[in-house]
Amino acid sequence: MAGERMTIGDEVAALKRERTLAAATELFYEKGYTNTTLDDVAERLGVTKPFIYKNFGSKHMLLAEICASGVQAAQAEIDAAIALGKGPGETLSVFVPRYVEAIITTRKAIAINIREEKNLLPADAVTLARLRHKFVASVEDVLRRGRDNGEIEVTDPRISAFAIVGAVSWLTFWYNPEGPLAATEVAERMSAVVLNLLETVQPDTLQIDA
Amino acid sequence: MAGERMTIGDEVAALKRERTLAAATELFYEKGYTNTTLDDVAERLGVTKPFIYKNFGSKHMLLAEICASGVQAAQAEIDAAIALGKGPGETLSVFVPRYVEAIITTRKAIAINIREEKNLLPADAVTLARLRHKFVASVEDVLRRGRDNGEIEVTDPRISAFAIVGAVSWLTFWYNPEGPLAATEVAERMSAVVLNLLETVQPDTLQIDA
DNA sequence: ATCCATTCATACTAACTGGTATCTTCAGAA
DNA sequence: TTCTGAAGATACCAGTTAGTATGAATGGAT
Repeated sequence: MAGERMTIGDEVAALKRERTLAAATELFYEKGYTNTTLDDVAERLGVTKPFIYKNFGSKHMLLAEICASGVQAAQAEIDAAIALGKGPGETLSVFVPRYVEAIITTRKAIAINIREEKNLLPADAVTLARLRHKFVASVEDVLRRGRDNGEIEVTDPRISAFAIVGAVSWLTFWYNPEGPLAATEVAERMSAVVLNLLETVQPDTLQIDA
Repeated sequence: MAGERMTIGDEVAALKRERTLAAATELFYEKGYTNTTLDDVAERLGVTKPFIYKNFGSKHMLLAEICASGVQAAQAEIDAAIALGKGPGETLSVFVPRYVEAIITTRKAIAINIREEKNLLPADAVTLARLRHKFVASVEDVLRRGRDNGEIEVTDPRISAFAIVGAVSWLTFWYNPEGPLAATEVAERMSAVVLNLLETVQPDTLQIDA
């Protein structure tokens, strides 16, 4: 299976799933999970309910997939920054701005992730908790290594990791793309604030990619 | 009406409301708003549904009251700190630790506040948005005054205000009173991190009350 | 002791919605 | 043109629950 060429049928199925996820993300974000009916999602897609059940087993699966996608985007950024193989200070300088931009991009999925946790099936809630834990642990680990080699001044790496994740995640509740600040500006300023929180020894290494 | 002595009847009514709110807060926090039935709340109180409807008009009113209480606790802390009449730097040094402790104390109401926003009636959602906006504006205002008189180094007071509120609010999702860190320890460390974020000119004025 | 009013339990309804059984339609093959 | 099979629309069901009408019971006042 893996590695085989994708057939047209597979591509069609993937497209349907993608569109369904996008519509559900919009609606769950706007109205909340329980206030959104599957008829609402179907209507926005211009189809009817059985269309959704063909591609997703249930409303719960839709939610689980959206919730997981939010954390995975953040995890991808910390993994990519670590994979550069630089020191902890530079790793963070690369990670934070990218993380902020990733949160802004996927803010609706992130908001759903935060808000709708209690509407997940128990098994999906466990999966999500593991993903979140892994992400925070990744950040904490970089902070700890930075403290140990003297690049970062931090008392409690875990507390600081939570502070960073909280400050950035909070963007999902106030950032408005229609507002006066463009995403890149917000990313730049928020990154400066967050990195400042860490008192990195080389504060001039802040990197913002345009 | 206002200022009159409270009758026994009033006190009884207040007690019933308080207990009902406490039970609802527990359940909404554990299971989520929509997954909690009023029969659940009544059962935990050892009564039945009509008891609740006597004191609260509806399930929505219960939610609205819980959501508002979370923000009001935080607003009370910034108001109290400002009322001391000290400079912005010291105001923040007083505010932040108290704010952290307030969030820990009222964390369940805060979590509900964040998660269940979309389940509020439109009018209640507007009220909540105003309360939130006022709170952030209060923090932002102190930061701006601190920047203007040179006590605080901050580029964008609004962004920094959101960063502070986000970092602290996030406690509601990870702080565990059964965990290794006592509330006062967490408050102390989180306060240090947050105040460090501001590069106050007098970083040695951090005040933690035991 | 009796009466009365308020409080709350019992029992019910009406509305909603996730999920599904059935039928229709349409694209492509022969 | 006809056949076939799958995708999706129609129509429906079953379970849930916010909210309420009615009646019982309790506790205070006289």
